[in-house]
Amino acid sequence: MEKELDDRKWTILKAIIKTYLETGEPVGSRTISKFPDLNLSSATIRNEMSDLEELGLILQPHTSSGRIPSDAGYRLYVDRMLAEKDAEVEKMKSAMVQKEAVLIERQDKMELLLKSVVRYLAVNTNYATMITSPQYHRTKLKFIQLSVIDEGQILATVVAEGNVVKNRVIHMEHGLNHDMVLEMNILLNSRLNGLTIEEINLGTIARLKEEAGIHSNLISEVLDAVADAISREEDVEVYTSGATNIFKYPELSSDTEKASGLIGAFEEKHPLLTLLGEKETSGNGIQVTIGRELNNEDMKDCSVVTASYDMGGGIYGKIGIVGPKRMDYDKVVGILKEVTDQLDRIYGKSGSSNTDQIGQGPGDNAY
Amino acid sequence: MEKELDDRKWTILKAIIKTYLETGEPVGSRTISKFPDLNLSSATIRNEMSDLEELGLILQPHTSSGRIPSDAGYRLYVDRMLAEKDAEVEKMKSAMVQKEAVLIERQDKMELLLKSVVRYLAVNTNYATMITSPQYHRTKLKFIQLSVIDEGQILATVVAEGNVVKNRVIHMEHGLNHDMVLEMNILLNSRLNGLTIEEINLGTIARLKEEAGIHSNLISEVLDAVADAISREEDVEVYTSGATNIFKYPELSSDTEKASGLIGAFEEKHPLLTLLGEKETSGNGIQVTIGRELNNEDMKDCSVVTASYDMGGGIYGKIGIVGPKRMDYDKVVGILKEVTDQLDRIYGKSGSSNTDQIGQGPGDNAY
DNA sequence: GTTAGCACTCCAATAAAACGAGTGCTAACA
DNA sequence: TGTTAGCACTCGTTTTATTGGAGTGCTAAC
Repeated sequence: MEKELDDRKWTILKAIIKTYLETGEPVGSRTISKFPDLNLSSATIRNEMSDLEELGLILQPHTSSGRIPSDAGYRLYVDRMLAEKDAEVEKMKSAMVQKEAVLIERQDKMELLLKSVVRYLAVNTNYATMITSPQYHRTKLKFIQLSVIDEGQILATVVAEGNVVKNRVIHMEHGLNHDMVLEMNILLNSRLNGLTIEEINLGTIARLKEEAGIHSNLISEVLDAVADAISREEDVEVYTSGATNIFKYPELSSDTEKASGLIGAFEEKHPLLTLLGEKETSGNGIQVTIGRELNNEDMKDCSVVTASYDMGGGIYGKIGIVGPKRMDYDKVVGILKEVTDQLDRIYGKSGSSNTDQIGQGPGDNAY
Repeated sequence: MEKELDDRKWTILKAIIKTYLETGEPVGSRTISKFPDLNLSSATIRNEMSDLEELGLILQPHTSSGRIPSDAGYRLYVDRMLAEKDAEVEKMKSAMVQKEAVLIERQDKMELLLKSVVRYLAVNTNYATMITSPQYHRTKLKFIQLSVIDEGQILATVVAEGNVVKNRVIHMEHGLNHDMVLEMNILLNSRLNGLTIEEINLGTIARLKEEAGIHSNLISEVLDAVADAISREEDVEVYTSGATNIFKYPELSSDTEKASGLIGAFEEKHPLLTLLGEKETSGNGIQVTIGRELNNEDMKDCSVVTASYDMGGGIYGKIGIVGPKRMDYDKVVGILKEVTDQLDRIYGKSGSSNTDQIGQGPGDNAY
């Protein structure tokens, strides 16, 4: 006969997981029997534990040791917790007061802001954290400015909504004069103005080239460079903080091999992006991925909590927090909610008041 | 009577250090007695070792274990090695052929170049490496371009020698019109053009403000922003790679505490800059700092080799390699020489041919 | 269905023993 | 006087044994 997860089993499972989150040690029946809301002897607990194990929610590291949660156990726990949180939020929404933004005073530069956020998270959670710079696919172009540096080189400055600025030096084969540059300026701005970066695709560029007619060759070069500057994928940066926090959790750091692999993963942009990007945003935008669900041998003992922030105008990015499987999901989800809310509020649609100075990114100063 | 370091002692010291560099284990007299250029019994070696210990060049981790080099021992070894290297280079200079630049094909972006260099070093040395983005104090200004974004905001684009580009959005209290901006453009360019960033100090700015007269208030704001954009210290970036290489050296990683501290140091910009900046460039520009010489408790078991690269036009930066005290100094110095030579040659004065696309840095794309 | 009791398991911590690389010293030798 | 063989001794490392204790599963009684 199939066992099933009744109320009492769920209470016991919660007790086991909560205790394990705190201690990191396998938890035994006696410990649970002392739990306030339960009033059962250790023997009874043992029987229930045996059932929970049969259900695949907990497991024994070795015969006759206490139990630890299995990935499935964590999963259940996290899902129920997230559901609860959502309900809570729903209920509070009406009564919500604009809290003072303690964490983030407006900062002039996106880069600094992101770095400060990621550090804030690392310090307050004691886990390893990361954040991507915003991606701008849906951002609208404000204007393009071409300036002559000298014969043979021109500087293209592209400004988009949110004062996102990109620069690119274009090296020309043929000489050029100011009039031609002026003409191109007008052409570019009249045709591209107001389009989103997504919309300025190869087709648009091709059409522009055709229209250009006479200086076709020359314009072609410029357009290619501008298109390139606008749409570069590799612009995405990932900032990390608190990678060394993993040393605080013996199950991650006692094995040097493992620790090295983990820290190594934090050095590389690509694996981090994979980690953040795999799952699409859904629901309230907070995702928890546990252990082997990550499909990453180095991280099989870790969990990752990801969230998205949305600054409006098509500017959005992702945040990730990496810790041991026994991370304090509750706290992490809470803090992430807080932070993304603040980001959304301060810079986002709702806030509306301001977008100046945003998006200066790694290049308020473009060396 | 004072013992002194005769030829034989030096040979033995070299043998000890070389062996220790390879193995990382204290080396005993018997091992050394088997050395090819030496033809002595272990007993004799023991006597000599005793003398070397008295001279402070080697030491015993505990009674009746083999010897390991002391900081002073390393120092002597490194200094003599560097001297030899210098002589070699001097001798080869005349016969020097322009080697093909295998390592570094011209890359469009400084940031990518630096990242690739620092990774190259990490992979090839197996140590942790870092490199600063260039600093531009002696760089000459090419031009400043102010553009109107909308009423209330203007974009200042500053271009310096080597096509170093910086952007800054300036938020204005008072409205402004195109004519005023045009006027300011002319004023700025006529006065600042050709000056180095060092020369555009507060004095120059103050004088400009005075001359401006009428729109003094408005110009003042713009000038402050431009001055700020030009001279920001915080622009210096540090790229690192291979931090996890330290896990390859048990003396650095066996103690979790220590490993954590070291990796942590690599997460922070500031300590790294301190590490790189403390010593001024001198001689051929390669510096070795050993153990406690670093004045950093976390790094007391490390050595750091630093070098400078000079791309001409006042654009220069630093490279640092961090490893255990028993790092392969010889190899590291060699590789560093190669890399800095290539950087100097490709972009530097001698190369002369080109400086385009340089210095796009973290902000060819200034978000 | 719950609980007390008890034998059993297995990890972790501690202690004891065996090992071995390397030294310092002494005495003999060229 | 410098070099070498020999030997007792030191001290960290590794191996093996011993013990302790937390926790289980099962049985029998309530």
